[in-house]
Amino acid sequence: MNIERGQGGSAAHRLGQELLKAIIALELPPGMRLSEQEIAERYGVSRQPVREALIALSRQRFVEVVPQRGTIVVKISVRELMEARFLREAIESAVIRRACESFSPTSRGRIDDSLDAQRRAAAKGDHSAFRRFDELFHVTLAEGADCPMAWTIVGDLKAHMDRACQLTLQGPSVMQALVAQHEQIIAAVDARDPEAAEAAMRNHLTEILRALPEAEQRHPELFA
Amino acid sequence: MNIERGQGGSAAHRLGQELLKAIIALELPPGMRLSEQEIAERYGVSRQPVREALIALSRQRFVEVVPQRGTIVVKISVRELMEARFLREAIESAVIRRACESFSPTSRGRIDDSLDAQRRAAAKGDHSAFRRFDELFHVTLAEGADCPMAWTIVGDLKAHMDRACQLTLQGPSVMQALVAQHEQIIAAVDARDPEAAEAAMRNHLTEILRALPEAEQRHPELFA
DNA sequence: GAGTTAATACTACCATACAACAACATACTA
DNA sequence: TAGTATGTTGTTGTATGGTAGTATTAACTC
Repeated sequence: MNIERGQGGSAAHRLGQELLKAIIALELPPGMRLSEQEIAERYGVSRQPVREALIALSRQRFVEVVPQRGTIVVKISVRELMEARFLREAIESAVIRRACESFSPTSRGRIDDSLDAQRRAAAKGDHSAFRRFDELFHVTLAEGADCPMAWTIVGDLKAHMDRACQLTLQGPSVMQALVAQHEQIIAAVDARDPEAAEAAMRNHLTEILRALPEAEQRHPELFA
Repeated sequence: MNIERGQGGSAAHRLGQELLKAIIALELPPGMRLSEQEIAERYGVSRQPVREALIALSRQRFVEVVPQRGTIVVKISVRELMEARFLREAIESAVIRRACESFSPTSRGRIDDSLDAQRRAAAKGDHSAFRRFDELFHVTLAEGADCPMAWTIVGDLKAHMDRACQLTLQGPSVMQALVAQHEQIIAAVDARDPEAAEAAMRNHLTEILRALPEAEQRHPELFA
């Protein structure tokens, strides 16, 4: 399976995206041992771009490189996920308050687009698409609040949370509930009500990991 | 100037630390054009570890690597620094509130140690040492509040702010003022007063960049 | 002389080869 | 048999050569 050449940046970058997607989708399960050589052959490139992609992933704490030993996909840690939620709450609640003060009109339009797309994905039960438009919602919030850098941080935290959420097999009903929470958040922004907006955001982020302890009991081998 | 071999991890990692230090100290000024080849010769290693170090630095947005063109030290952006301050405020104010609920006793001891060291560095006017112990103060706060991940984020943001602060030539009096702010923060934590602690933290972070506009006027070529 | 084109020099990027090191299996010894 | 020494294998880390692409510069045309 050769990776496409001549599009979307360097091979190392594309490979990093591919691996990240696979890790979040749990196709590369937590604890799995990776080998630069093996990945290189699998994707039809040399070891060097693989190595660079793994370095980037290790900075995001999705893999751990042990010198002269090997590279493994990091296991899911409830402890770290709770901390990630805490930090997301701190950042995104601040961002949403800022959004209540001023929000870019063009971003506001994109929010509606993403909500529509979320509803369609939820109805179809398409997890991959839902995740994509969920991400679009949060990144657009950050941009509209004139805080694009927030997404560079929240994106990483969200990716870890999304990976864990893959274990909870969320059906359409759960996804529709998430969309409703998104609607609640943006409604509070429209009403310029920072208290309500922050409360809605904190509630949203709290709900997401609610099913995590159950998932840990079902798949203990994937947790640290 | 060969880089030391056989200590502190891989050559790429050590080189990354060296380059980061040089960038923050403005020895590699914003806008400077870097070359893998040149750095490799300068530090007596091959181009590969240099490349890997630059990739890590580009993820921290300290350098920007333009494909097939070159690599440059990113210029200072007031816009981004203000955003970094906003995000640090969001994170560290949440952390300090958490610290008021529970704080590790052993971390509390290390806080005092770092404060002592800060006072000594401030008295001597040693910027490099002060920065090191200032960093120790904030990382210990995060650890003590059971939020070590917060530092992995705040550390990056702080590094950017520290680079800009190199332009403001802070004398001993400024450093002593910063120490006083630190003391105020930890005093509020000791008193278990989250409101006061958050207020002290926000004040601290606001003060840091106060002299930035003046610095921009003095060194416009270093800014984006 | 202004604009255009070709040659040149530089860059990051990728592939390959080699070195350093750790873990494991195996043979050997007391 | 228990313990030790040693060779083998597999891993990441480093060095080097070659490629594709871009900017610059020089030569050339009008």
